[in-house]
Amino acid sequence: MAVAKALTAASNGARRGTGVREAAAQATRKAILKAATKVFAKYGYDGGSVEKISKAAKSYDRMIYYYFGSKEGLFIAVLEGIYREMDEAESAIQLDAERPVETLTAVIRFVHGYYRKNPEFVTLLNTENLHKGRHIAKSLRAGEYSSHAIAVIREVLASGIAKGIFREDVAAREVYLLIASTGYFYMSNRHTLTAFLGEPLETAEAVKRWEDFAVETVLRTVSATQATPAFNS
Amino acid sequence: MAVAKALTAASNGARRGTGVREAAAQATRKAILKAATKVFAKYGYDGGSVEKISKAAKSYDRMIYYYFGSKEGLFIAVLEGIYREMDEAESAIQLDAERPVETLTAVIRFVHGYYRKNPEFVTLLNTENLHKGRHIAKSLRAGEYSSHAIAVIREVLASGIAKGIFREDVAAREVYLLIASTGYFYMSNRHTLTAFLGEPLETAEAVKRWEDFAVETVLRTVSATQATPAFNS
Amino acid sequence: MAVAKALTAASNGARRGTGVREAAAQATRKAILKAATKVFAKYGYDGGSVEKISKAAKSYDRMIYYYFGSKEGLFIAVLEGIYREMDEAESAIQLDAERPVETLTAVIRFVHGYYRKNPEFVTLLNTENLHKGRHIAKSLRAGEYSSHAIAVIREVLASGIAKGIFREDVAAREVYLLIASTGYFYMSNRHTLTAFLGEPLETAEAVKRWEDFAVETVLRTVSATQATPAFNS
Amino acid sequence: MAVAKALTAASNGARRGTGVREAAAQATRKAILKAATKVFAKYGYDGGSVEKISKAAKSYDRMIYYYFGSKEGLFIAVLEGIYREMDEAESAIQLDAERPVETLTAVIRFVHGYYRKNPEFVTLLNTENLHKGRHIAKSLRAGEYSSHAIAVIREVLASGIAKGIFREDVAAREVYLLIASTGYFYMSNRHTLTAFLGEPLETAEAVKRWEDFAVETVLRTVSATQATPAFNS
DNA sequence: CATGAATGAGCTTTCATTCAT
DNA sequence: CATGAATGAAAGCTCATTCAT
Repeated sequence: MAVAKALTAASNGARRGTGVREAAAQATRKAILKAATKVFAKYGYDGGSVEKISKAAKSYDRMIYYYFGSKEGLFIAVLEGIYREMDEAESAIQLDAERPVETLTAVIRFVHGYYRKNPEFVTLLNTENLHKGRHIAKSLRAGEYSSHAIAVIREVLASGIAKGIFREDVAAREVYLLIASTGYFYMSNRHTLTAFLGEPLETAEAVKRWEDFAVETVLRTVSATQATPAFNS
Repeated sequence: MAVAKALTAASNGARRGTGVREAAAQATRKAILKAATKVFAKYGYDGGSVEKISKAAKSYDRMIYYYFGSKEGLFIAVLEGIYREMDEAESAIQLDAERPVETLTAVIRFVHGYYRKNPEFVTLLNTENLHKGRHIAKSLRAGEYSSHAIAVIREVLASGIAKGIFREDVAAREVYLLIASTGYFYMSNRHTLTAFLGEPLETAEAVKRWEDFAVETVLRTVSATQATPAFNS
Repeated sequence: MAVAKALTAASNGARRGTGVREAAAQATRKAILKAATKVFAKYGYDGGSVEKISKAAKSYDRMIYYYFGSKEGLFIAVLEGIYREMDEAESAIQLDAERPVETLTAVIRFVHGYYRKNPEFVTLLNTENLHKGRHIAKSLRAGEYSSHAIAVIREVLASGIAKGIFREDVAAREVYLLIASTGYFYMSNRHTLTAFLGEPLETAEAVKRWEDFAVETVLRTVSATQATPAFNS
Repeated sequence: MAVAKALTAASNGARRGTGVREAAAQATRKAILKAATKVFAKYGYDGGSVEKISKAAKSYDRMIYYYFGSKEGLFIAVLEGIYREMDEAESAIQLDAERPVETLTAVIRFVHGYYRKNPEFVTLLNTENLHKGRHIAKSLRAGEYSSHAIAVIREVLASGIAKGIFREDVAAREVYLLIASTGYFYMSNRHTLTAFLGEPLETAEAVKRWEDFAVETVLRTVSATQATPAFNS
């Protein structure tokens, strides 16, 4: 209930928006959203208190309820925000069907780079998964996002198959998940991995080595020029 | 309840008096640790309240401080526990140097299976990473764990190279990370992925497809019989 | 700022709401401060619980943190309050340089009377000394208080010396400490002294006897007409 | 009830006392009493927790209840202990009736010195006065202590009067209180006084100046060779 | 629209004390 | 006698949320 109201209020605000007062109001809303993104990313949902957020936004607790209805509503708005931003960023990926290997490589590097440059995205998704995705399920906009990256992969695979350099029996979904896995896990788990492996993962060198390895892995997997060694299931 | 059970067990085995009390005490400690593992996995560190834990353990808040000093101390003990369990589980992996492909496949299936059967492990590591690994850094036992899996991979790679079926230029570390990435990410992010992809990931079929894909990917990556397609960095 | 707002509201005829709310807020703050003074004086710092205070103030625990940040902050505010009150009370002491004996006597009777009428002052200072003065050290206002009493003593001594009735070699600081000692100790330790001496100290007669003795002692000490008996150090 | 039991247990322990086990038990009791004296002096009654004491005594909470019945019983034992120690120390004061000035001076220096060397005594009495002397009132031994100092003062005054050097109209009780006031207050309130006066009280020089001033003051007050200046009550 | 006071439940932690061997 | 596990109340403090202008 509170969530629905908040969403309505938010979209109303976004639609009207011309007056000076309106602009100030939108600035407040944005400041809260930005602060909330940071705070939730740093402390998680439970650890990120309403007070921390309102203070970081240089606003007041009350404003969070005014604009987002509840803490939950604010968190949903944050999730929507990071998904929308990723969506926008992905739409910058250029598809060159004539050069499938290069384009696929570019997709891999983009995804890895995106996670690396947006650690908040990673942390927030982890937090949302801790809560079994129940916030994003409540979002009215959740369905709006369709990964541009998967679409590009699909086309690149088709193009590569047509050229005889890619296998026919690999789904874009699997390739996307492989790319996301390698990029996401490395970022998400870097702290425990550092402790566990006993060596740093965040040096420029280590990062490059891993990204190159991921590119290699994906390309080998989609390549047509080799049969997979037999294995028993 | 737990105490009564422990008492029964103790009087059946050892007859001495001290053993009984000791056993009861250990039972309490264990019950708290077990409850904490569940609660922290379900609600995260901040969301997992001391009261929830003590109630789940059918004990008292005070006992948590008696045995673990603080909430943080308890969380550290939980992390140590899940690491130790994984360590023990991994030591069951059988190495057959004569059949590197099969052994590597077994490792992949083991790791994927472990994450699948121990979702708490995944959630707890995510929680710890949210906190930048500061709890495991405080653990005195953190250094004790050495992945049996990595050791097996290292030997398998060497054996495969000797046989001429594996590449020489792949490190065990990278292969381990690739296996862990694919297994971990799929579990960790299943809720947001389900919402995002619009299709379930937890059906037996979907799980099998992904695991097979991971096996294929790893084997292709370490295989000697194919050159990686050229790519530009 | 708050004061200015309140004044504006008042001059507008107190019809508007802000002044009322502001006043109510100040009333809450004052009620807490007053209750805290009583409770801390009665139970000490550790014994004076936040709940006791908030209940006595007919407010809520939360409000203490809202207005004073912490229990310690509240205690500091209490100390500042009692010091300020003493400061104000002392400024009522009239200096008559022409009659140094009478003025000094008045100072002594004032100080003794102040301790007697404000047992909370005594208890709170004892509590603060138990904590090695670490709260008052944190106060930003601690330096603001300058004893009017010492200033009066200083002038009275000078005047008495000029008249040839007081000694030249006695410092105002020592005289002040002597006055404070006799007044403070009698109040502060009355309970253990009663048990120890086996006779009551709080009867009007006993109080008068002690105060007269103190006056006599101080006057004899500053008097010029007698040499101190020789003593060996 | 608990208090009475504890006292009984304690005196029983003290009476029997020969066996090895007995000696060990007495050592435990003493260690607890000593630790409690320190802890209560440092943190007050409420701030001094049973756990802090048992840890400082390298014993267990349970032992405190065994030997002293309750926290209150232990505090009473502590008070009895410091009174007894003071009693013992005072009995070392030598009375020389032939030299009343010197003896009185010695008493003053002793009392001031005792407070200075036993700050715990001062703090504990303050704590007990905060509680309105209700613990010492419960003590069965409270009546046993009779100040040797007052007795000495009484005799010294008589002797001085006989010699014509001391006034006839001064009671030993008042002189004792004057001595105690000056010594006690200076120690008890040194922390707030330091903050208030803006100068240190604990340097050797400051201490000596104050003690000399106290000696002078007492001697002038008891001296026969001067009439007190007239004052109005 | 913005502001800040108010509210009561809940948090982690510590308390004095007792039970059981 | 000593040990240490158990207990429940209460401590200081923070929480998300609402009220009142």
